[in-house]
Amino acid sequence: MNFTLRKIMGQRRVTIADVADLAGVSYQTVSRVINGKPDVSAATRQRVQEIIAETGYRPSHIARSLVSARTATIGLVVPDISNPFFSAIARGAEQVASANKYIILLCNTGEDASREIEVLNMLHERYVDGVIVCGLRQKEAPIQTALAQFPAVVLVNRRFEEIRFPAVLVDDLLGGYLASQHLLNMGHTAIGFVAGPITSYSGIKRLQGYKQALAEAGIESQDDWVQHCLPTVTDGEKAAHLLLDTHPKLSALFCYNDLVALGALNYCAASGRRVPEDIAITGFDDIMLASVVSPALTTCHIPREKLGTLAASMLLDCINEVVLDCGEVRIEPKLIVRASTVESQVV
Amino acid sequence: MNFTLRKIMGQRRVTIADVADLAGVSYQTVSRVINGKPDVSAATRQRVQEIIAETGYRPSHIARSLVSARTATIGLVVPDISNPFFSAIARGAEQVASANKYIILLCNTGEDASREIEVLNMLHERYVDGVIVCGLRQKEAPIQTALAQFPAVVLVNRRFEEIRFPAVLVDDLLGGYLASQHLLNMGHTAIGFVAGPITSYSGIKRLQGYKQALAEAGIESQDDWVQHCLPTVTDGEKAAHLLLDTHPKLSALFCYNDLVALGALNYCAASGRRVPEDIAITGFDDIMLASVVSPALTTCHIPREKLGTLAASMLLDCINEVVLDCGEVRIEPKLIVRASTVESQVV
DNA sequence: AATGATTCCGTGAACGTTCACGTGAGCGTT
DNA sequence: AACGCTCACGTGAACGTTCACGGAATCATT
Repeated sequence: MNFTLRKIMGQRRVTIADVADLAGVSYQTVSRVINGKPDVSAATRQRVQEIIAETGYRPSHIARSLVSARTATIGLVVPDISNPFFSAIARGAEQVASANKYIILLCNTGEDASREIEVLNMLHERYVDGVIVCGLRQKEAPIQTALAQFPAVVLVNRRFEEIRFPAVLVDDLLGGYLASQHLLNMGHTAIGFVAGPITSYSGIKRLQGYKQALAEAGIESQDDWVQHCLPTVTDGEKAAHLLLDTHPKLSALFCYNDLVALGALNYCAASGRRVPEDIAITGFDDIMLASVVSPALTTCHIPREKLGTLAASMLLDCINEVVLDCGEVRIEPKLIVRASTVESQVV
Repeated sequence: MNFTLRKIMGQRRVTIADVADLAGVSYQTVSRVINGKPDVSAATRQRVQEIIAETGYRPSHIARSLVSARTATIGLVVPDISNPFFSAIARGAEQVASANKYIILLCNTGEDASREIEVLNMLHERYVDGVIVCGLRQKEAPIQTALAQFPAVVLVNRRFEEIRFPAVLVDDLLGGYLASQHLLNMGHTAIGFVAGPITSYSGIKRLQGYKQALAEAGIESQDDWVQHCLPTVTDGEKAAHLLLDTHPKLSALFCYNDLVALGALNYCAASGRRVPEDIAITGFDDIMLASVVSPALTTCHIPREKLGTLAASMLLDCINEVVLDCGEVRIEPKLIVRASTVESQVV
């Protein structure tokens, strides 16, 4: 490492011009070497490569992005990355992304609808090539224009009636229907719904499925059998408390997701109710917790990681215009019956 | 929206020059408006702002980064984002980052040590202002130079003996000691250790704690009481199987983390062993699952989200040179005793 | 009336790349 | 000997910003 080299390093970052100077060639030649292009003699190529190795030079992705207008970056917007549902999606998406030399910008909205537009604007400023947006809470109008800015968009677990974005959807209506029907089959007639966030698209669809199942069984569903809450354990516990206090006759609870269901289980334990003898409980998503809690949760299985890989590969298809219209993929949830709804169920 | 405007939009992205043209000013004036700088008349300022609103113009973060040599981006490297331990860290880090107008690039190494250098180089090319690296698996030498490239680094759950990087550490030795001591106190003398990845720093430290506790109790620890595995449920199950098959006399298993412990529980259930009567089991981390599984897991509690917020704020301090040396923060794990080690324990 | 200060705005260069050219040396062909 | 071709390499411009200037008005001051 000669003096010139030492002088360059440690101060600023090594640039293509530094490498060019050290190698005694123009920056264009270095560029050709980096990108494996022709029109460089073997001797020069090798010398440049040596200098690159010596200096630890790495081309600036920033500068490249500026000229190519592509960042090889995709934005991932989730309500809560620590929720196992979304972290599994993130893992799936990351895997597909990195396999295609893309990288993921992670945005957590913290279940705060107003942050959604905020982070989308941030991502737009950063010229991401596309975004995967999970479980949007925000109402229609403003978010749509925010989404329309992007070269490519894939929604997960949300769709709009008017504008169709490519989306990976769970058939939540079916899921809600299956879960409710199962409770009805078990002989329950007064079934509460611990719904998730009131703005959750999934929640609305599951509510529809729930109502449909009840209607088919000739049961008039009551609006105050439905209690909204944040999709967390503690909030689920509170919601179950509220619901069972005001409606002691409820003999079953259909819960928005497994975390909420766990909250409900906790409240039942605390209030001396036996599950499933006194109260039957179902969840949604089938996160690992569901099979492990006692009693094990009846729930709807969702292939979470697959949602992520699907969303990412659809997004990449859109970005690279492999297909012009990615459309919507709908995934069927599968009811998993466990001990929380069936007495002496052998799992 | 006039013709010129319509012509500009829809083709390329709106740039500062477009706004300048439409407003009949120079790009510098627009720049002043964007950045809220003086030397712009009220009238001009307003007109520019109107054009910005009309066109939906957003400044290019790429171009800004190129001139400022700052990206307001930090890299987060984790072995597995779907592992609740790391997703909680991610949430904490994201929260601090976004509160400071930083954004996170997520990299999942999939427990693959060779990918660590790869993703670090990617992050370096992208000029991140700093990196948070969790649970490094790679051995010393090559990774250190990869890390040294960055303006700022914070390690989580790993440290090097020779080069000191700022780090957020769990006192794993203490944790391993506490867990093992607890098992000894319960009367166990033959205690296996279902260790995590052989290259895990945490695993090595917990092993030391385990050995120390055994030594103090006058028990000679045997190397083949230790079985390495990936930190997943399925691998934990396999490891427990192997360990209990070859050493039937083991009456307790100290597990690398709660996921592995769950695997061990599963194997015990499958092989007809009662927990804790036949085998006592402890985990590590205290993820939600631990308190919920049956029997509930004795484990070491780690404030996971706090690890993330701590790491991120340390990193930002380094980046902004608030402090010159962030040093190391060591967090004490807390033993949580539950039913998996104590008969008829009331939780 | 000339000077200075202030207000407002524009120009040139730079950040680190890539792309589209241009050019000189060497060689073979007629 | 003049021509064209290939090879190897360099130059200028562009990407979209910000920074450091410079300069033309306007107004008050001496």
